[in-house]
Amino acid sequence: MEKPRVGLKDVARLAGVSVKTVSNVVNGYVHVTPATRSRVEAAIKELNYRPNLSARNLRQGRTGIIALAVPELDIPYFAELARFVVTAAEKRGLTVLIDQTGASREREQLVAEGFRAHLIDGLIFSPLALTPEDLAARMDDTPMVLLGERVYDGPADHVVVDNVAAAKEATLHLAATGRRRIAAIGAQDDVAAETSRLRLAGYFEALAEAGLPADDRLVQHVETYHRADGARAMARLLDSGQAPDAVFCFNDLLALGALRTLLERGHAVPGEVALAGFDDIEDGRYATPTLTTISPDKQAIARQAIDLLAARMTKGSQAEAREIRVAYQLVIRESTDG
Amino acid sequence: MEKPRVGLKDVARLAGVSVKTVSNVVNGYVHVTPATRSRVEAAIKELNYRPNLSARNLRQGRTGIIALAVPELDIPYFAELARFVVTAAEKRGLTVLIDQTGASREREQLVAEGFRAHLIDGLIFSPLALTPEDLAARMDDTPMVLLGERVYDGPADHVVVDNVAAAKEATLHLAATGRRRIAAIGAQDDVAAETSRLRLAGYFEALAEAGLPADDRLVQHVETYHRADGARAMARLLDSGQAPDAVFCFNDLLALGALRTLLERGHAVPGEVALAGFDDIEDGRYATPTLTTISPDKQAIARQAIDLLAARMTKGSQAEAREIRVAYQLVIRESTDG
DNA sequence: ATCGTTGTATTCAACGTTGTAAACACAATT
DNA sequence: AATTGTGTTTACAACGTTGAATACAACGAT
Repeated sequence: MEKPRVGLKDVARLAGVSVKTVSNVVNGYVHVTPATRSRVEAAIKELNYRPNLSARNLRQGRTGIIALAVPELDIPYFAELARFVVTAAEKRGLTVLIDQTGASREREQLVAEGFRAHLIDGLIFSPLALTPEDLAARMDDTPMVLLGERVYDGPADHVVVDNVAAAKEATLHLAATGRRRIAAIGAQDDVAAETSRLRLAGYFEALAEAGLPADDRLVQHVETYHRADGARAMARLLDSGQAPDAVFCFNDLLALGALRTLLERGHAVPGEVALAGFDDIEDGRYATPTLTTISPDKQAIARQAIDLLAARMTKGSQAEAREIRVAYQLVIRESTDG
Repeated sequence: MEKPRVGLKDVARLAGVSVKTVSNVVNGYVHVTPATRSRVEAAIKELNYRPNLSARNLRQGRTGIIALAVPELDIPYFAELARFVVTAAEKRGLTVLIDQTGASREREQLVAEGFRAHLIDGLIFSPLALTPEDLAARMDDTPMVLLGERVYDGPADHVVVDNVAAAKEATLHLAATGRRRIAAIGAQDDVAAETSRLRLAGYFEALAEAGLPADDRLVQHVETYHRADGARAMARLLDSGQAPDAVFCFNDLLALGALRTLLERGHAVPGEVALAGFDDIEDGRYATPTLTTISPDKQAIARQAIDLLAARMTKGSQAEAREIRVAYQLVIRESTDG
């Protein structure tokens, strides 16, 4: 069984017409006699012909594929987002190729640099470790939309949520429930960690506004944003002798990790310690207690990203870079309101 | 800013050599003078040349892209699996394009049918709703590897875990902790639901072996395998007046949903009801109580799938269809062993 | 009868790449 | 000096597709 590759040529021969006519039928060109059309269609069916996308793409200079570059697929937030992006892209006839950067700066540079150039028509990129300089150094001119943080003055379109305001709102909510020693889990040392920086800023703003003292010992740094990091950070807080009565975690995974540690050690949540997260992943809605969190409108993020990208793919790159702010919502659940 | 597409031609002109020589340099052909090589490399750099993959693919008849078709990306099991597949593929220089079928038979037929033909060199497919007949009717000859269940006598390679044995082991474990009324959540009516069928069979085998009566009222059917389905099914069990003292859920999401319902209603886990799942997703390791589960070796699944696929891509499709059985492990955690 | 006009089908070239085969330069051998 | 060999480079064709230009009918209007 070799590969008897079927091409327009073969269909044409069988149907007794020219290659171009077959091409016309395939592409739904109007001026084709019903008779010819059905003859061609029969031949297509008989040979089980499929257009060769590589050839078509080569000819047209477009592939119909866009890439979605995210840190990790098994971080639920990105998985959920990916789902929305794929769905939104589909509606525009675009196929999504997913790239995992593993949050490594190297891989992210590679992506920005356009190592998939010519394979993709556009890029939706959710960078974690990339610096504004990296981004500015970008040579490739594939249309790109950035998700997540606002990278200072970038030349690219952005879809963002107001991280500072959202983090502030979450922290203020904790304060409003009467908590006085509100910890934060999720600070990062890396200068490129915009997410962390912005949410930390919101946290401090909220403390100030609530008239609570900022205590550095209550701010826990983490390597990554996984459950394990949250669990360890919570353990450190409890062991420090400065146990907080509330914790704002910079994402839901950290919060779920922290929750595990708290329950494991017999601390009541929210009785003893209240807990808030960020992202509103499904896990948090089924944890016990259910998790109070900031819920960014993921579907809107995906749709806006695709819209921006589509616009840039057609209109070209001359247009001014746009920044679209997407709504979020504080969702109060049992972990702060038991 | 138009698109001054740079091709081998342009590089060649700048470097003062032929197109083929540039091609040779790009492809690391050995017989190129250091002098020529560096001249070409300089030109490549200056023009920021990137090979056009469409053209290369057209020429070579391969794209280097494989598709991974899964029901939903935001089901953690598939997200985790996808991650392993992407990683394994990368090691072979393959790019993974992820297709979401949404578990709809239509979409799955489309995938099997090869609607991405010519765009992908191979397909790793985790079907949920597809019937063996659908599969047998497949015309497309793109190499394919099936994940998950064993579809009877399929002509394609399979990577499977022994669902019956695993389900049996999990249920037996529940029985071994002294439980007498062991429920099952995850049965499905759909004939195409192989997973459900096999795990249910294992469940019944275990009951028989443990000398426990099979009680149909303890078997809960679900539409899908999400947390919400598990939560609802558990509620039905509790409301039935036939409350079980243990539940084997056909995946971890169902178990987490069930867990939520149990805790919400004040039932102790595992004190009052023990709980076991299937898949070993990360959520289960951080739930409280942590979740006893069947842990299939996902990394092995991914690696084997890629290996099988790669073999079929090179050796052609004449080879006999192979079925590879991957190891699993019963991981006992707090939800059955508090 | 001739001239557009309109609809249908064809020919040709090109997209950017690489395999094949052949050409070329130069050294070692006869 | 002619021959063989070895390494380096090139010309050409082809992969399958489609846009542009063109040919060919058939038709109604002059």
